[in-house]
Amino acid sequence: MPPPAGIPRPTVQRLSLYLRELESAQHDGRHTISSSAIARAFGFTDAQVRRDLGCLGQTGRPGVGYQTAFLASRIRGALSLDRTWNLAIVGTGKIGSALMRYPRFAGGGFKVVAAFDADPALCGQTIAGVDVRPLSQLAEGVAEANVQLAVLAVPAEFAQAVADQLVAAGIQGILNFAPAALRVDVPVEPIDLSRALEQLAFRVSSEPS
Amino acid sequence: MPPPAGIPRPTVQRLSLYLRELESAQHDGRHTISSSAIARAFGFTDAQVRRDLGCLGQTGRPGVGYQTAFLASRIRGALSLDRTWNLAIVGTGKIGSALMRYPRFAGGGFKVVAAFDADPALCGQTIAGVDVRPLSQLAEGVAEANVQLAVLAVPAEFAQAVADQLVAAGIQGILNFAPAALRVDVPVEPIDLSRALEQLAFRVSSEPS
DNA sequence: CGTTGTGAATGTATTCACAGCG
DNA sequence: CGCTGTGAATACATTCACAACG
Repeated sequence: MPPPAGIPRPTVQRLSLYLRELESAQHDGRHTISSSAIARAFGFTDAQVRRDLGCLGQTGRPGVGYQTAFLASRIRGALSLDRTWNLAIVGTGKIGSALMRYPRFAGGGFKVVAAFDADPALCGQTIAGVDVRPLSQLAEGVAEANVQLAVLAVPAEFAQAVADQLVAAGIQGILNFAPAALRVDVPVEPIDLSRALEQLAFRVSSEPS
Repeated sequence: MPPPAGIPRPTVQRLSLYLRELESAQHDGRHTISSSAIARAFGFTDAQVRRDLGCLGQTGRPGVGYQTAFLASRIRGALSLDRTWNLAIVGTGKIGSALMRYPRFAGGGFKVVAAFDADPALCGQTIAGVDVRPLSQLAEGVAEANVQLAVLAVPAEFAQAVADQLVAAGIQGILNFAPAALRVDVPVEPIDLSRALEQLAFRVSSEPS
């Protein structure tokens, strides 16, 4: 079931957060939650939360709130998290290998099933139960393990070339840790540490406090 | 000189990117660059770039473009990157220690000057030339090393408590790797891997291709 | 009551389109 | 000419405010 594509970007980002809060609420045994309770957890307004949840269709009950379990599964459906996504880590240097051990990847519907590196010295080892293979075996490895998403953690100067190989190998989306803009025709989600630090520096300098 | 606070958020984010492109252009010996050249590098429109740069005041010359060196220094000024920011890494597990070795932090105006961890087993070691100290010494360490920004890389359940300690110790901003919403009264910039992956999954499932 | 869902109003960001400059 | 800077137009996102509902 393809999710309704009409959900605006900012809303999708917040739905991720709501889902986390819902799982926490569910874990605490709360069977129901109101838009204002969700909003309070993140500093949003209740109207914002309701507008966002409105994208999923009728899900709440006036006077009561939202069923935590039902709403969570509704969000998972909309975000396509009601399935397993196979990941490949490409570049197993400091950041790549740290990510392979990141528990949250194992926990949810995201599973690291393959890893590659161009450096022969790093290949052959096993990190978190996954063998690191040479980059030259990318295409076969991706096909064998049925990889859908790649986490790209290589130096910026190689990022575009490796990204091209990934797309050629049939990867459907890239989580890009390299500080470089990729030109490919699959979705790319950047994680840009320098940019985040710079944004922080700006806000610290300009915000009143 | 406090930077003009009237710059919209999305623009600040893009200014970081433009700066990177300008440095690359400067490195290639290009003394001048046009809005459309910058735009092309990231898939933006030229009008967008000009509008963004307009926030910095008159900086370009019609018929010619922008002086790379001058514009770069103008952006650095606006983003408060024309100074050094001292960082503390808090939580030196897999991600924290990988960040300490991340070259880009050393390169620019961001300098890791202190590191802390709650786990005694991790304390005492030296990573990338910085001693890891126990969390109990946070306040002294922050004061001694004149730390302004903290990189928070501790498990989600401890994030809020440690963030409170950081603010009490005089930290001015937090780069938060923990998947938790912090309630503090300094700027917080989140880096949320799960959220980015979820966003990617959504886009892969919903975007036409 | 308390809480949802949503039109209408407001606010913010992007794009268009072009006058004006080198 | 090519390119900037910017008002005007458009698109998008958030907030307001309230009728409808259990």
